[in-house]
Amino acid sequence: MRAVPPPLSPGAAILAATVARRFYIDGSTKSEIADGMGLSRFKVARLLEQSVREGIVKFEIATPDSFNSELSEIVRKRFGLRRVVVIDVPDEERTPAGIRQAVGRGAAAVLSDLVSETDVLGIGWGRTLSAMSLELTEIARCLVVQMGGMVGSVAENSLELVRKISEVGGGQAYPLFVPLVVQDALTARSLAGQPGVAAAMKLFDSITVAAVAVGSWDPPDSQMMASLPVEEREALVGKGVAAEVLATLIKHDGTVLPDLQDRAMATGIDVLRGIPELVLIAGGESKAEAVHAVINAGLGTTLVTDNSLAELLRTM
Amino acid sequence: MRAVPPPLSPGAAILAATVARRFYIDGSTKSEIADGMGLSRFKVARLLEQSVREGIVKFEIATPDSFNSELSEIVRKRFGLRRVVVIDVPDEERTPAGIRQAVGRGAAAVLSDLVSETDVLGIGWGRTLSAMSLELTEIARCLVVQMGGMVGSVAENSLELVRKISEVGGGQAYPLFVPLVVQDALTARSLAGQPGVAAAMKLFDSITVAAVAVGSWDPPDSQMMASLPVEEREALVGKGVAAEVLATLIKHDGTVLPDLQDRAMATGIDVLRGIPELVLIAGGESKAEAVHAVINAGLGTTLVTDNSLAELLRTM
DNA sequence: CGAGTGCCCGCTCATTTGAGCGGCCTGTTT
DNA sequence: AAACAGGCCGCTCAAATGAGCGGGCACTCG
Repeated sequence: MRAVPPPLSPGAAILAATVARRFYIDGSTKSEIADGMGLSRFKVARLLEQSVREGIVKFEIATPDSFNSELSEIVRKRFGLRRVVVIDVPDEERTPAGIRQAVGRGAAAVLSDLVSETDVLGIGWGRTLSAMSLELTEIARCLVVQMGGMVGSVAENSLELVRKISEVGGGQAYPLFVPLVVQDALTARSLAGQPGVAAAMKLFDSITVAAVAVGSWDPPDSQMMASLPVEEREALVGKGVAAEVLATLIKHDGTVLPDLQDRAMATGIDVLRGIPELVLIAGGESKAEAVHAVINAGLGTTLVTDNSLAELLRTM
Repeated sequence: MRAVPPPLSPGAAILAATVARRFYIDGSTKSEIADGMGLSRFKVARLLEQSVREGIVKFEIATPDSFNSELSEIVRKRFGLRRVVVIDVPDEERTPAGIRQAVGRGAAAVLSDLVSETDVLGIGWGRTLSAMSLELTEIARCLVVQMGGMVGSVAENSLELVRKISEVGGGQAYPLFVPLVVQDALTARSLAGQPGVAAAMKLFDSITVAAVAVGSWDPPDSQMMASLPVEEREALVGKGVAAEVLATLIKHDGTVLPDLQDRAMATGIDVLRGIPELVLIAGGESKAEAVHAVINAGLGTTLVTDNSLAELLRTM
């Protein structure tokens, strides 16, 4: 990729520039240009190809805010996702909280124009999602369903999140007043039978758009992991857990660990896989491995992240 | 035309930027993008239109040297010409000689890639054409025909021009060893019968590409005008002559004055009109009126000029 | 509440464009 | 001089695209 490939004769360059201007700036069709200039339309097409190739025309995409469209597209292609939004976080803001805020803002933007009134919006939990909810200023008046029980601090758990988001849009909220992980399968089934809980869980299969965070187990960067009993946590780490999405645990190679499944009050792997638009939200280098694992598990149609994570991901 | 039209929602802007990147930079088709992103191809098309309209994508045409593609296109459209090449001349070079050199270089570039071996190249005369011949480094090996007899200084008359140009390309030259304007029609006819002269003039109808300068009579900027007897010159000026192309005189309104026709050893108006590619070459503010008149007369398919003349012309 | 209005969407159909092919011309090698 | 390679051109045919249309939907005003 040289900066100035072949010099190109001055006359040819003038011709190419003229054609390029007429096509890209004036919006004439190639046939029009061809007729007007006494060339064949094939010649015009070849001149345009050449202009692009030789850098006579340059396309400049004014990326709003800190959206990094180039890196986004690289990562998108690399993993075949439907959409990737990489937010550039300047070095001076590169703290865990700063990253969460930036990614949260990006996620809010994506979500607010992804969701329409007929959607059923599923919401996970996590600090980045909390940041998102603070940045969310508008969202369609749709059903908002909590996809997993409570974990983490009071201000940041799913319940609060669902409340905030449904408040912004004015749609109905379906909260889950239960813990994310309970003691045993029996308790789980029993809780699932409760009226309010059942109402939310019945909607799981109808979720059309979901926003979930990705938690990392290795390196540890997950509130859910931190809330499990030490011995259980260690046992799971021993099995090679890399990431979590809601209560679904995923190993480095992308396989799903069934361990918590029966005891989790959350959308399981099958439900997640069936969601038409699953937005993964995670930023920071520490979560790169986790995101990689989740994508390898075939989860996620859209990824919202920051440039540090994206840079790691692109080469994975 | 505001710089930043409507703010556009952040999510929509991200979407638009993503689509624009994929289309313009990656070269995907709209259908591919639509499929990949779960949109209709119409939606993608509208996003792209919007991106262009709102300035999310910008096209930058790297115009070689001092070619002003924007002004060129404006003038081209204004007069419906096939091609216009405006050369930007920086203020510090804006002397008559500086303009001639710049325009000459532009004309050389245009000509050398306009002309192919099968063409018959007609050459007028004038100081700008002389400048062109000095800048000409390559041209197809084609027949080079002198379109008008001699006038002006020895170094700059048609004869010398034709010699130089045919020398560069190696094609055969058809010079005209006669004055441009003779005393009377009888002399003209007699000269036209001479072997060498007849050979060149027989080719007039075969000329496929011609490069001619435009001379101005009002204000006076023409070597041919200067070479006529004072009383004749004044009589013609009195008739409203504005411009000359070879020995064809044209009034401000674009009508052709037949006065010199019978006595001129040069391509007449009918021949000029029949030339498939007639390149008009002229620079400098003083020639703006003249060029305007010539174009109004329906002469010229291509114009090579400088920015000062073009700026005047665009509003005429 | 209902008609009117503006907007967004995706359809159809005609036009524009791209991919690939073979012909022709040029310059070079045998 | 013949044969060949490479490059450029414009063709055909299929795919991509644009123009314009009407349906549906939200919002507004009577």
